[in-house]
Formats: sequence, C-alpha cells, structure tokens
Amino acid sequence: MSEHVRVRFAPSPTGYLHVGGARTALFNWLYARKTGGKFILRIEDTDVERSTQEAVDGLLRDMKWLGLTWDEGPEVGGPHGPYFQSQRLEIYHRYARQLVEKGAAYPCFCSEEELEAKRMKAEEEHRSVHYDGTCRRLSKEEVDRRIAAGEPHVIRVKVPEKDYILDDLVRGKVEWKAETLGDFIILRSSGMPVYNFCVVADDADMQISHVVRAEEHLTNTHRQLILYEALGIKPPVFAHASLILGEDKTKLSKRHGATSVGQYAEDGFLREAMINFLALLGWNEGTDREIYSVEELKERFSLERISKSPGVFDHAKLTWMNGQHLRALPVDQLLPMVEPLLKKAMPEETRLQNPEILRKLVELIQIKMNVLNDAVDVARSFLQAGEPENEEAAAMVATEKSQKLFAALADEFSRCEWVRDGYNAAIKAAGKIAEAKGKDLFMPIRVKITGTCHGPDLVGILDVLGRDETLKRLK
RNA sequence: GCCCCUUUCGUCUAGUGGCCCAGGACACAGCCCUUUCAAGGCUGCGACAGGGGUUCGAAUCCCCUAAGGGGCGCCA
Repeated sequence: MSEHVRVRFAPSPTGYLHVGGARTALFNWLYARKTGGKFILRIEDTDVERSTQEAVDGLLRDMKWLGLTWDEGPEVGGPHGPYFQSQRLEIYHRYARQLVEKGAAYPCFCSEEELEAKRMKAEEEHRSVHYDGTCRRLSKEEVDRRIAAGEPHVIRVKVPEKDYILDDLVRGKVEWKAETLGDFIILRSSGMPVYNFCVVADDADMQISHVVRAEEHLTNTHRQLILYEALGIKPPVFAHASLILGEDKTKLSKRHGATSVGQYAEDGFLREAMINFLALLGWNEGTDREIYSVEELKERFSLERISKSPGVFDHAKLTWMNGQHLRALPVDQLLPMVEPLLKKAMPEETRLQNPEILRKLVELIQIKMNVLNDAVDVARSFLQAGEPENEEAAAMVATEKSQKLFAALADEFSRCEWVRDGYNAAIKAAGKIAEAKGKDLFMPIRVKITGTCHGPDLVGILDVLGRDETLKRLK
C-alpha cells in the first residue's frame, strides 16, 4: 500500500509562501517521505488576475530552502503533467464533458443578474439561497438550440438528494445533510473551470491518494465528494489540519509581522529549526520531545496525530528553538553560514580574512546566538573598540586602581607568550600588582578593551583580537 | 441567517474513564553556576470555556449553551 501514497501541495501563486502553507507542504512532504510515496507540487494558477510569475519563483525558492523537494511538479516534470493548472484546461473540459454526457451536469443559461435577483428574493423570504435548478429542467432541444445560438452558459453539476459523510483522518466523521447545497458551477461562462472542480479533476488525474490540507477546505470537501461520485472515482483519503493563527488568534496574515518563509530565511533562521517548529505546531508524537532533526521527523510523522485545534504562531518559541539547533551545530557547519554575514557587515575587518581567527571567533560567539544574524552584533561588540557604553562602565575604567592595572597588564602582555595560558597568567599577575581580583579584575579590562560590560568570554576575545590590538586598546 | 470545525496554563501541547487536586516546553519571576552577558541547572507562577447528564469514578463519553474560526461566489 505504502508505495501507492501520492500526496500533493497545491499553492496558488498569488503571494509569497507563508508559514501556514509551508506547514501544509511540510505535512505532505513528511508523509511522502515516511511512506516512501511521492510528493507532488502543483501550481494552482487558474486565477489569472492574481497569479504572477514572481510568486511562482518565490514559492519554488522557499520550498527549496526548506528542503521540501518534490518528486513531480515544476522544473522536474513527471508522468501526470503539466503541473500548472493554467496548462490543464483540456483536462478539465474533458472531465466536464464526461459529466454532461452522463447527465450528471448540465448547461445553465441563467445570467448573473437573474441569479442575484433570485438570491435576494430568497434571502427576503428566508429561504435557503441555493440555485433553484431552473436550467436543470430544460429540454435537450432547447439546450441545443440555445448553445447553437451562442448563448453564454455555465456548467453546473446536479447535486444528488442525499447526505454525504467524510471520514477525515484528523477530524473523524463529518456529515453534510442533503439540501445544504444547490447545483454548483464547475465551468464558468468563460470556459474557465472553478476551483472545486479543478482540484477534483487534478487529484483524480494525478492519482492522489491522500489530500492533506488546511481546515479552510473542510467544507469544500462536500462538493468534492459529490464530484468524485459523479465522476465515478473513489475519493482520496482526507486529512484536514487546522489553521495557524496570529498572536491575536485570527488567521495568520501580513498584519502579524513576519509570516513568510523567505523572511525567516533572510532573518537568519535555520531550515532545520523552521521545519522542527512548523512540524510541532499542530502535530506531536505523543511525547514531551520538542527538538527533532528533519530525519527524525521523517521517521515519526503520522497523519493521525495532527491536532484538530488551531494554533498560534509563537515567534518567541521559534527563536528559542532556532537557538537550540544553532548551538547544536558543529563549528564547521556554522562557520560557512555566518562567514558571509560577518564579511558583508564588516568589510574593513581584516581579522575576518584570517581563517584561524575566524574559526576562533565563531566558536566564541556561537553560544550567544539565536539566529544567524545575531553573529554580526555579537562580533562587532568586541571586534571594534568602543568608548565606555555608559557612566557605570566609564567609572570602572577611570579609577586609579584601574589605571594601575592597565599599565601592569600592558607590561605583562607585551612580555608574555601569546597563548591562552600566557595571557591568563598575565592577567593574574597584573591583578596582583593592582590588588584586584574576580569581577574587579576582569570587568575593567573588559570595558577598557571593548567598551561594554558584557559580551563573550574575555579570554576568548583576547584570543581573537591578538596581542597588538589588545595592547593598542590598553593604552 | 444556514452549514461545518474547534475549545487543557498567556502560547505550543501531553492526556483516549481511575496512574491527573492534570505532565512537558516557550515566555515570565527567583535562585545556582560564573570575570559580565548568554548558555546550562533548579524552583516558582499558571489551565481542563460554562451548565446538565452517564458512571462507583470524567479533562477524557453524551446533550445544551457560549466563545473563536472556516464556509455558504462564474476567488483559490
């Protein structure tokens, strides 16, 4: 069975890839990887007005950044293409023709004005606002005549008088009573298919086995079930995950600040952390575990354990989680990630050109970072000499004792061997002369050299700065 | 208005009739470690939406109410 798993992510290219869409994509991808099935990417660009090439490019870029590789879709092709809905029009027409021929769908000549009038009247009379089926009763002759006369028409599907039950993998049984729906449109008068119809046609054509998507599509499933039945095709298994909300508990949108995957990539978040966080937002394996590698998620993911209730996107927790992944990284992996950031931010900083020093620097600052971009501020805080940051710091270096300490230290530093043990001993020796130890010893030195009261390990800083620079700053 | 979904600490969640006067994580507060800040460790704060049932026993099952969300398009 597992080799038949075929899942898809079907975004519409009307904007950037946001975290909600990314999570849907991730759930699908994880399921495919877990089962050894196929993950298909399909671009739903039938809304010509709003779809843009730019959005498609961004979508693909962000998917790649997350590492959500697709087995069939744009750029890679596949046996069920094309993978852009705008290029699949014949397929929709073929399916629509099939339905009309079967008598499961019919042309409708009602104009939008007529329908609007009916809708308003129904509302006034407190009746349900569904299409009344006027054209359903048209004779074959009349239909043929009006089509031949070139009258504009849509295609509607005949909705059977029966209840539908969806057995959703995450929600359980969901039931719709007959008469909650009128005959709905599948083909517009322009000949363009409507969303609910495209989805079914495509999912059927691409032999999708499991439809994993967000809750906003739950009620659409009713129509889709009707369409599958009309087509005589067994529907796929459905799993509806709930929505991701902003801090104010409304559906996550641009108003909530950074919601695009691309933005997080730019802000220095790690792909692994992003995946970890998204996976745990609405899914867990039933344990206390929080930190997972992508590999581990691929092994453990299951559709059944997706949660039903909506979740708030907690930026603070993402940041924490990113820090966890970041600190777990071997320096060899972290280094190439922060190197370009540092060099770009401080092109004049020659120490960054020295591989040995650079490595020491990264080792030193790793523990202080939560996102990659933190590297710049942390490194800058001591690479560049600064005046005391505040009065407290200024007072610390201004005392007579401190002056004595710096003089002694400069002397010791200029003579000692410039290795950790060497300058460590030098600091102690200078401390003895100036009669300072502990905080009183280290703090003034730190402030004198960096200008601030806090930062990474002082000895590590000296290691990065080197003897000449340290002496220069002491004087 | 009609239909559908959801409801455990501020947030993410564990929990599928007794192990739960509810566990973990983020955030917050305090302490420890420490030359500072982080990181780490420990402690604290803090929740079963409300009301009825069922049951010896309910966060867990049923019903009602409320709140939130989604849908009811020739948008996707």
